[in-house]
Amino acid sequence: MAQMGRPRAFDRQQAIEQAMHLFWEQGYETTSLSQLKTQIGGGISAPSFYAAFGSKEALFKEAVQCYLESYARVTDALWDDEIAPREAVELTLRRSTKMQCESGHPKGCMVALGTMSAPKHEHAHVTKPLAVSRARTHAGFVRCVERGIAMGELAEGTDAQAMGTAFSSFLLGVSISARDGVKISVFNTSITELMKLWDAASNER
Amino acid sequence: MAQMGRPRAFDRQQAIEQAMHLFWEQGYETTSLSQLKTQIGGGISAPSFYAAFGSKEALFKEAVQCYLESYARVTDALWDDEIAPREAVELTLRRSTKMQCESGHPKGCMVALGTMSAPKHEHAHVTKPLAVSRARTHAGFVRCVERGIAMGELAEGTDAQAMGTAFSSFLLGVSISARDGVKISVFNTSITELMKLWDAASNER
DNA sequence: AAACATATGTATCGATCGGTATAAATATGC
DNA sequence: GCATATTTATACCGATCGATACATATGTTT
Repeated sequence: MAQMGRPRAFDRQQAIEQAMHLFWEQGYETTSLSQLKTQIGGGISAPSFYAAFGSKEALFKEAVQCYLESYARVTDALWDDEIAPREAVELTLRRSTKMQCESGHPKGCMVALGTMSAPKHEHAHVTKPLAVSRARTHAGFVRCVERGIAMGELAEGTDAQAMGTAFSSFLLGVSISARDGVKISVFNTSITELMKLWDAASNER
Repeated sequence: MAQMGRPRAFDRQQAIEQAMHLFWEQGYETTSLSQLKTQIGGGISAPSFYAAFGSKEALFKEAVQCYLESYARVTDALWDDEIAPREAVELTLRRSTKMQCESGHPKGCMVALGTMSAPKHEHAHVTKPLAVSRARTHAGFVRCVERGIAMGELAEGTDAQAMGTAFSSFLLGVSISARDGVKISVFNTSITELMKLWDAASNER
Protein backbone atom coordinates (compact mmCIF):
# COMPACT_ATOMS: atom_id res chain seq x y z
CA MET A 1 0.00 0.00 0.00
CA ALA A 2 1.06 3.53 -0.66
CA GLN A 3 1.21 6.29 1.93
CA MET A 4 -1.98 7.07 3.75
CA GLY A 5 -3.17 10.40 5.06
CA ARG A 6 -2.57 13.85 3.72
CA PRO A 7 0.70 14.04 1.78
CA ARG A 8 3.54 16.24 2.99
CA ALA A 9 3.71 19.56 1.13
CA PHE A 10 7.54 19.75 1.15
CA ASP A 11 10.37 17.41 0.20
CA ARG A 12 11.79 15.92 3.39
CA GLN A 13 15.26 15.12 2.01
CA GLN A 14 15.53 18.56 0.48
CA ALA A 15 14.49 20.01 3.83
CA ILE A 16 17.31 18.15 5.57
CA GLU A 17 19.77 19.59 3.08
CA GLN A 18 18.46 23.11 3.64
CA ALA A 19 18.76 22.58 7.39
CA MET A 20 22.27 21.22 6.88
CA HIS A 21 23.25 24.43 5.12
CA LEU A 22 21.92 26.51 8.00
CA PHE A 23 23.65 24.42 10.68
CA TRP A 24 26.82 24.39 8.58
CA GLU A 25 26.76 28.15 8.32
CA GLN A 26 25.78 29.07 11.87
CA GLY A 27 26.15 26.01 14.07
CA TYR A 28 23.60 24.14 16.14
CA GLU A 29 22.88 26.51 18.99
CA THR A 30 22.91 29.69 16.95
CA THR A 31 20.44 28.39 14.37
CA SER A 32 16.90 29.01 15.62
CA LEU A 33 13.70 27.11 14.99
CA SER A 34 12.15 30.10 13.26
CA GLN A 35 15.11 30.28 10.87
CA LEU A 36 14.74 26.60 10.07
CA LYS A 37 10.99 26.89 9.59
CA THR A 38 11.42 29.88 7.29
CA GLN A 39 14.09 28.23 5.09
CA ILE A 40 12.65 24.74 4.84
CA GLY A 41 10.37 24.11 1.87
CA GLY A 42 9.84 27.81 1.38
CA GLY A 43 8.36 28.08 4.85
CA ILE A 44 6.65 25.48 7.02
CA SER A 45 4.70 25.66 10.29
CA ALA A 46 5.87 24.50 13.70
CA PRO A 47 3.60 21.41 13.80
CA SER A 48 4.81 20.39 10.34
CA PHE A 49 8.37 20.74 11.56
CA TYR A 50 7.88 18.59 14.63
CA ALA A 51 5.77 16.01 12.81
CA ALA A 52 8.53 15.58 10.24
CA PHE A 53 11.67 15.76 12.37
CA GLY A 54 10.75 15.39 16.03
CA SER A 55 12.95 18.14 17.38
CA LYS A 56 15.71 20.57 16.51
CA GLU A 57 18.26 18.13 17.88
CA ALA A 58 16.89 15.22 15.85
CA LEU A 59 17.00 17.29 12.67
CA PHE A 60 20.56 18.31 13.43
CA LYS A 61 21.53 14.66 13.75
CA GLU A 62 19.99 13.95 10.35
CA ALA A 63 21.71 16.98 8.85
CA VAL A 64 25.06 15.82 10.23
CA GLN A 65 24.48 12.32 8.89
CA CYS A 66 23.64 13.82 5.51
CA TYR A 67 26.87 15.81 5.56
CA LEU A 68 28.99 12.84 6.61
CA GLU A 69 27.56 10.75 3.79
CA SER A 70 28.17 13.40 1.13
CA TYR A 71 30.55 16.32 1.52
CA ALA A 72 32.63 14.68 4.26
CA ARG A 73 33.56 11.85 1.93
CA VAL A 74 36.25 14.00 0.39
CA THR A 75 38.54 12.33 2.93
CA ASP A 76 37.69 8.77 1.86
CA ALA A 77 41.00 8.36 0.03
CA LEU A 78 42.76 8.20 3.40
CA TRP A 79 41.29 4.74 3.94
CA ASP A 80 41.65 3.42 0.40
CA ASP A 81 44.60 1.03 0.36
CA GLU A 82 44.54 0.92 -3.42
CA ILE A 83 45.79 4.48 -3.47
CA ALA A 84 49.45 5.13 -2.71
CA PRO A 85 49.71 6.80 0.70
CA ARG A 86 51.34 10.01 -0.53
CA GLU A 87 48.69 10.38 -3.20
CA ALA A 88 45.94 9.64 -0.68
CA VAL A 89 47.13 12.46 1.55
CA GLU A 90 47.48 14.95 -1.28
CA LEU A 91 44.17 13.93 -2.83
CA THR A 92 42.39 14.38 0.48
CA LEU A 93 43.91 17.80 1.07
CA ARG A 94 43.02 18.99 -2.44
CA ARG A 95 39.54 17.48 -2.52
CA SER A 96 38.56 18.81 0.88
CA THR A 97 39.99 22.25 0.24
CA LYS A 98 38.25 22.44 -3.12
CA MET A 99 34.97 21.43 -1.52
CA GLN A 100 35.38 23.98 1.26
CA CYS A 101 35.88 26.78 -1.26
CA GLU A 102 33.07 25.78 -3.61
CA SER A 103 30.11 28.06 -4.09
CA GLY A 104 26.59 26.75 -3.56
CA HIS A 105 27.08 26.00 0.14
CA PRO A 106 28.72 27.58 3.20
CA LYS A 107 32.50 27.94 3.14
CA GLY A 108 34.64 25.66 5.26
CA CYS A 109 33.92 22.18 6.58
CA MET A 110 30.93 21.43 8.80
CA VAL A 111 32.96 18.84 10.70
CA ALA A 112 35.78 21.24 11.51
CA LEU A 113 33.54 24.19 12.33
CA GLY A 114 31.37 21.85 14.39
CA THR A 115 33.80 22.44 17.24
CA MET A 116 31.93 25.68 17.97
CA SER A 117 28.53 24.44 16.81
CA ALA A 118 27.28 23.56 20.30
CA PRO A 119 29.84 24.97 22.72
CA LYS A 120 27.59 24.75 25.78
CA HIS A 121 28.43 21.69 27.89
CA GLU A 122 24.76 20.69 28.04
CA HIS A 123 24.63 20.35 24.24
CA ALA A 124 28.03 18.74 23.73
CA HIS A 125 26.56 15.32 23.00
CA VAL A 126 24.83 16.72 19.90
CA THR A 127 28.11 17.31 18.08
CA LYS A 128 29.69 14.02 19.10
CA PRO A 129 29.48 12.52 15.56
CA LEU A 130 31.43 15.53 14.28
CA ALA A 131 34.14 15.01 16.91
CA VAL A 132 34.29 11.35 15.94
CA SER A 133 34.71 12.33 12.30
CA ARG A 134 37.54 14.71 13.15
CA ALA A 135 39.30 11.98 15.13
CA ARG A 136 38.82 9.58 12.24
CA THR A 137 40.31 11.97 9.69
CA HIS A 138 43.25 12.69 11.96
CA ALA A 139 43.81 8.94 12.35
CA GLY A 140 43.54 8.59 8.58
CA PHE A 141 46.41 10.98 7.98
CA VAL A 142 48.55 9.22 10.57
CA ARG A 143 47.67 5.89 8.98
CA CYS A 144 48.81 7.04 5.57
CA VAL A 145 52.17 8.11 6.95
CA GLU A 146 52.47 4.74 8.67
CA ARG A 147 51.67 3.04 5.37
CA GLY A 148 54.38 5.13 3.75
CA ILE A 149 56.87 3.92 6.35
CA ALA A 150 55.71 0.29 6.07
CA MET A 151 56.06 0.45 2.29
CA GLY A 152 59.60 1.71 2.65
CA GLU A 153 58.71 4.97 0.97
CA LEU A 154 59.37 6.98 4.12
CA ALA A 155 62.39 6.73 6.41
CA GLU A 156 62.12 4.36 9.36
CA GLY A 157 62.48 7.09 11.97
CA THR A 158 59.60 9.18 10.59
CA ASP A 159 57.20 10.35 13.30
CA ALA A 160 53.80 9.40 11.87
CA GLN A 161 51.89 11.09 14.65
CA ALA A 162 53.76 14.35 14.12
CA MET A 163 53.41 14.45 10.35
CA GLY A 164 49.81 13.28 10.46
CA THR A 165 48.96 16.04 12.91
CA ALA A 166 50.62 18.56 10.62
CA PHE A 167 48.39 17.53 7.72
CA SER A 168 45.30 17.25 9.90
CA SER A 169 45.67 20.59 11.66
CA PHE A 170 46.41 22.34 8.38
CA LEU A 171 43.20 20.97 6.92
CA LEU A 172 41.20 22.00 9.97
CA GLY A 173 42.65 25.48 9.64
CA VAL A 174 41.51 25.66 6.04
CA SER A 175 37.94 25.87 7.31
CA ILE A 176 38.71 29.08 9.15
CA SER A 177 40.85 30.51 6.35
CA ALA A 178 38.18 29.68 3.77
CA ARG A 179 35.60 31.58 5.81
CA ASP A 180 38.03 34.48 5.77
CA GLY A 181 37.95 34.42 1.98
CA VAL A 182 41.27 32.75 1.12
CA LYS A 183 41.02 31.45 -2.45
CA ILE A 184 41.37 27.86 -3.61
CA SER A 185 44.35 28.81 -5.77
CA VAL A 186 46.28 29.93 -2.70
CA PHE A 187 45.39 26.76 -0.84
CA ASN A 188 46.56 24.69 -3.78
CA THR A 189 50.02 26.24 -3.86
CA SER A 190 50.05 25.86 -0.09
CA ILE A 191 49.26 22.15 -0.36
CA THR A 192 52.09 21.77 -2.84
CA GLU A 193 54.33 23.27 -0.18
CA LEU A 194 52.93 21.06 2.54
CA MET A 195 53.55 17.88 0.57
CA LYS A 196 57.27 18.66 0.80
CA LEU A 197 56.99 17.42 4.37
CA TRP A 198 56.36 13.99 2.91
CA ASP A 199 59.18 14.30 0.40
CA ALA A 200 61.59 15.49 3.10
CA ALA A 201 61.03 12.21 4.92
CA SER A 202 61.18 10.17 1.71
CA ASN A 203 63.91 7.61 1.09
CA GLU A 204 64.13 8.22 -2.66
CA ARG A 205 65.38 11.73 -3.12
CA MET B 1 38.85 64.10 43.26
CA ALA B 2 38.22 60.44 43.81
CA GLN B 3 35.21 58.53 42.57
CA MET B 4 31.86 59.79 43.72
CA GLY B 5 28.76 57.76 44.49
CA ARG B 6 28.43 54.26 45.79
CA PRO B 7 31.48 52.17 44.93
CA ARG B 8 31.18 49.17 42.64
CA ALA B 9 31.03 45.89 44.51
CA PHE B 10 33.05 43.92 41.94
CA ASP B 11 36.36 44.39 40.14
CA ARG B 12 35.65 45.66 36.64
CA GLN B 13 38.87 44.46 35.03
CA GLN B 14 38.50 41.05 36.62
CA ALA B 15 34.92 40.97 35.33
CA ILE B 16 36.14 41.60 31.79
CA GLU B 17 38.56 38.70 32.11
CA GLN B 18 35.81 36.42 33.36
CA ALA B 19 33.61 37.51 30.46
CA MET B 20 36.54 36.93 28.08
CA HIS B 21 36.80 33.34 29.31
CA LEU B 22 33.11 32.77 28.68
CA PHE B 23 33.16 34.33 25.20
CA TRP B 24 36.37 32.44 24.44
CA GLU B 25 34.76 29.17 25.46
CA GLN B 26 31.34 29.58 23.86
CA GLY B 27 31.42 32.48 21.44
CA TYR B 28 29.47 35.72 21.40
CA GLU B 29 25.99 34.62 20.43
CA THR B 30 25.93 31.45 22.49
CA THR B 31 26.98 33.18 25.70
CA SER B 32 23.89 34.54 27.42
CA LEU B 33 23.46 37.53 29.68
CA SER B 34 22.41 35.33 32.58
CA GLN B 35 25.60 33.29 32.21
CA LEU B 36 27.67 36.46 32.23
CA LYS B 37 25.80 37.87 35.23
CA THR B 38 26.25 34.62 37.14
CA GLN B 39 30.01 34.35 36.47
CA ILE B 40 31.00 37.98 36.89
CA GLY B 41 32.09 38.99 40.40
CA GLY B 42 30.44 35.93 41.85
CA GLY B 43 27.07 37.10 40.57
CA ILE B 44 25.83 40.58 39.70
CA SER B 45 22.41 42.01 38.83
CA ALA B 46 21.24 43.15 35.43
CA PRO B 47 21.34 46.87 36.27
CA SER B 48 24.88 46.50 37.61
CA PHE B 49 25.84 44.79 34.39
CA TYR B 50 24.44 47.50 32.15
CA ALA B 51 25.74 50.32 34.32
CA ALA B 52 29.23 48.89 34.10
CA PHE B 53 29.42 47.72 30.50
CA GLY B 54 26.53 49.24 28.54
CA SER B 55 25.54 46.11 26.65
CA LYS B 56 26.54 42.55 25.86
CA GLU B 57 28.14 43.75 22.63
CA ALA B 58 30.14 46.46 24.38
CA LEU B 59 31.45 43.95 26.93
CA PHE B 60 32.42 41.58 24.14
CA LYS B 61 34.42 44.35 22.49
CA GLU B 62 36.27 44.95 25.75
CA ALA B 63 36.83 41.23 26.23
CA VAL B 64 38.26 40.95 22.71
CA GLN B 65 40.51 43.93 23.30
CA CYS B 66 41.69 42.34 26.53
CA TYR B 67 42.50 39.13 24.67
CA LEU B 68 44.32 40.90 21.86
CA GLU B 69 46.48 42.79 24.35
CA SER B 70 47.41 39.67 26.29
CA TYR B 71 47.09 36.12 25.00
CA ALA B 72 47.10 37.13 21.33
CA ARG B 73 50.56 38.62 21.70
CA VAL B 74 52.08 35.18 21.33
CA THR B 75 52.35 36.09 17.63
CA ASP B 76 54.31 39.30 18.22
CA ALA B 77 57.56 37.73 17.08
CA LEU B 78 56.26 37.74 13.51
CA TRP B 79 56.71 41.50 13.44
CA ASP B 80 59.98 41.73 15.33
CA ASP B 81 62.76 42.38 12.81
CA GLU B 82 65.41 41.71 15.44
CA ILE B 83 64.43 38.08 15.35
CA ALA B 84 65.63 35.96 12.41
CA PRO B 85 62.61 35.12 10.25
CA ARG B 86 62.84 31.36 10.65
CA GLU B 87 63.07 31.71 14.39
CA ALA B 88 60.18 34.16 14.43
CA VAL B 89 57.95 31.66 12.65
CA GLU B 90 58.93 28.77 14.89
CA LEU B 91 58.68 30.87 18.03
CA THR B 92 55.19 32.01 17.08
CA LEU B 93 54.01 28.49 16.35
CA ARG B 94 55.41 27.15 19.63
CA ARG B 95 54.28 30.05 21.79
CA SER B 96 50.75 30.09 20.39
CA THR B 97 50.35 26.35 20.57
CA LYS B 98 51.65 26.30 24.13
CA MET B 99 49.23 29.04 25.11
CA GLN B 100 46.32 27.23 23.46
CA CYS B 101 47.03 24.07 25.44
CA GLU B 102 47.60 25.77 28.78
CA SER B 103 45.24 25.09 31.65
CA GLY B 104 43.56 27.97 33.45
CA HIS B 105 41.62 29.14 30.41
CA PRO B 106 39.66 27.68 27.49
CA LYS B 107 41.59 25.58 24.99
CA GLY B 108 42.35 26.98 21.55
CA CYS B 109 42.68 30.58 20.41
CA MET B 110 39.84 33.09 20.81
CA VAL B 111 40.86 34.77 17.55
CA ALA B 112 40.71 31.55 15.53
CA LEU B 113 37.53 30.24 17.15
CA GLY B 114 36.02 33.70 16.74
CA THR B 115 35.08 32.66 13.21
CA MET B 116 32.05 30.90 14.69
CA SER B 117 31.57 33.31 17.59
CA ALA B 118 28.88 35.38 15.87
CA PRO B 119 27.93 33.48 12.71
CA LYS B 120 24.67 35.36 12.12
CA HIS B 121 25.09 38.03 9.45
CA GLU B 122 23.45 40.63 11.69
CA HIS B 123 26.18 40.19 14.31
CA ALA B 124 29.15 39.87 11.98
CA HIS B 125 30.47 43.34 12.78
CA VAL B 126 31.01 42.31 16.39
CA THR B 127 33.80 39.88 15.52
CA LYS B 128 35.51 42.18 13.02
CA PRO B 129 38.55 42.82 15.28
CA LEU B 130 39.09 39.07 15.44
CA ALA B 131 38.99 38.79 11.64
CA VAL B 132 41.46 41.67 11.42
CA SER B 133 43.77 39.87 13.85
CA ARG B 134 43.60 36.66 11.80
CA ALA B 135 44.46 38.60 8.64
CA ARG B 136 47.34 40.27 10.46
CA THR B 137 48.80 36.99 11.70
CA HIS B 138 48.50 35.47 8.24
CA ALA B 139 50.28 38.49 6.79
CA GLY B 140 52.93 38.14 9.49
CA PHE B 141 53.78 34.62 8.42
CA VAL B 142 53.98 35.68 4.78
CA ARG B 143 56.15 38.60 5.78
CA CYS B 144 58.63 36.36 7.58
CA VAL B 145 58.98 34.16 4.52
CA GLU B 146 59.53 37.28 2.43
CA ARG B 147 62.18 38.40 4.89
CA GLY B 148 63.81 35.01 4.55
CA ILE B 149 63.93 35.44 0.79
CA ALA B 150 65.20 39.02 1.02
CA MET B 151 67.96 37.92 3.41
CA GLY B 152 69.05 35.26 0.96
CA GLU B 153 68.18 32.52 3.41
CA LEU B 154 65.42 31.15 1.23
CA ALA B 155 65.58 30.45 -2.51
CA GLU B 156 64.49 33.23 -4.85
CA GLY B 157 61.60 31.27 -6.30
CA THR B 158 60.02 30.53 -2.91
CA ASP B 159 56.28 31.21 -2.86
CA ALA B 160 55.87 33.33 0.28
CA GLN B 161 52.09 33.37 0.04
CA ALA B 162 51.95 29.57 -0.20
CA MET B 163 54.33 28.85 2.67
CA GLY B 164 52.84 31.59 4.84
CA THR B 165 49.38 30.12 4.32
CA ALA B 166 50.68 26.69 5.28
CA PHE B 167 51.96 28.02 8.61
CA SER B 168 48.91 30.16 9.18
CA SER B 169 46.31 27.49 8.43
CA PHE B 170 48.17 24.96 10.54
CA LEU B 171 48.09 27.33 13.49
CA LEU B 172 44.39 28.03 13.00
CA GLY B 173 43.77 24.30 12.94
CA VAL B 174 45.57 23.91 16.25
CA SER B 175 42.64 25.68 17.91
CA ILE B 176 40.27 22.96 16.78
CA SER B 177 42.72 20.14 17.53
CA ALA B 178 43.44 21.57 20.97
CA ARG B 179 39.72 21.56 21.75
CA ASP B 180 39.71 17.92 20.73
CA GLY B 181 42.34 17.21 23.35
CA VAL B 182 45.53 16.93 21.30
CA LYS B 183 48.47 17.40 23.66
CA ILE B 184 51.15 20.07 23.45
CA SER B 185 53.84 17.41 23.09
CA VAL B 186 52.23 16.18 19.86
CA PHE B 187 51.94 19.71 18.53
CA ASN B 188 55.59 20.33 19.31
CA THR B 189 56.79 17.35 17.29
CA SER B 190 54.39 18.47 14.59
CA ILE B 191 55.87 21.95 14.54
CA THR B 192 59.33 20.42 14.21
CA GLU B 193 57.99 18.63 11.13
CA LEU B 194 56.37 21.76 9.76
CA MET B 195 59.58 23.77 10.02
CA LYS B 196 61.07 21.43 7.45
CA LEU B 197 59.04 23.36 4.91
CA TRP B 198 61.31 26.29 5.63
CA ASP B 199 64.45 24.18 5.46
CA ALA B 200 63.34 22.59 2.19
CA ALA B 201 63.33 26.05 0.63
CA SER B 202 66.57 27.06 2.28
CA ASN B 203 69.70 27.85 0.28
CA GLU B 204 72.12 26.46 2.85
CA ARG B 205 71.49 22.76 3.01
C1' DA C 1 24.04 68.16 58.21
C1' DA C 2 22.19 68.64 53.04
C1' DA C 3 23.04 67.94 48.13
C1' DC C 4 24.72 65.11 44.80
C1' DA C 5 26.47 61.03 42.25
C1' DT C 6 26.80 56.33 41.50
C1' DA C 7 25.63 51.30 42.40
C1' DT C 8 22.36 48.05 43.87
C1' DG C 9 17.99 45.00 44.38
C1' DT C 10 13.41 43.98 42.84
C1' DA C 11 10.39 43.66 39.42
C1' DT C 12 9.41 43.84 34.81
C1' DC C 13 9.55 44.90 29.67
C1' DG C 14 8.54 43.07 24.71
C1' DA C 15 10.68 39.60 21.76
C1' DT C 16 12.12 35.25 20.86
C1' DC C 17 13.37 30.59 22.40
C1' DG C 18 12.02 25.38 21.56
C1' DG C 19 7.83 22.95 21.62
C1' DT C 20 2.36 21.67 21.69
C1' DA C 21 -2.87 21.44 21.83
C1' DT C 22 -6.59 21.57 18.92
C1' DA C 23 -9.11 21.21 14.94
C1' DA C 24 -9.60 21.63 9.92
C1' DA C 25 -7.76 19.81 5.42
C1' DT C 26 -6.44 16.02 2.35
C1' DA C 27 -5.06 11.75 1.20
C1' DT C 28 -5.96 6.20 1.24
C1' DG C 29 -8.57 1.71 2.43
C1' DC C 30 -12.82 -0.48 2.63
C1' DG D 1 -19.95 6.97 0.98
C1' DC D 2 -17.48 6.44 5.26
C1' DA D 3 -13.79 5.39 8.49
C1' DT D 4 -8.93 5.97 9.03
C1' DA D 5 -4.39 8.08 8.75
C1' DT D 6 -1.49 11.91 8.19
C1' DT D 7 -0.42 16.89 7.40
C1' DT D 8 -1.89 21.33 7.74
C1' DA D 9 -3.02 26.10 9.92
C1' DT D 10 -4.04 28.83 14.01
C1' DA D 11 -3.22 29.76 18.43
C1' DC D 12 -0.68 29.24 22.34
C1' DC D 13 2.58 27.16 26.17
C1' DG D 14 6.31 28.24 29.86
C1' DA D 15 11.13 29.62 29.66
C1' DT D 16 14.67 32.50 28.39
C1' DC D 17 16.51 36.24 25.48
C1' DG D 18 18.76 41.16 25.97
C1' DA D 19 17.52 45.23 28.30
C1' DT D 20 15.13 48.82 31.55
C1' DA D 21 12.13 51.55 35.38
C1' DC D 22 12.09 52.58 39.78
C1' DA D 23 13.19 52.97 44.38
C1' DT D 24 16.83 52.25 47.79
C1' DA D 25 21.56 51.96 49.50
C1' DT D 26 26.16 53.94 49.87
C1' DG D 27 29.61 56.77 48.87
C1' DT D 28 31.79 61.94 48.04
C1' DT D 29 31.31 67.01 47.96
C1' DT D 30 29.90 71.11 50.10
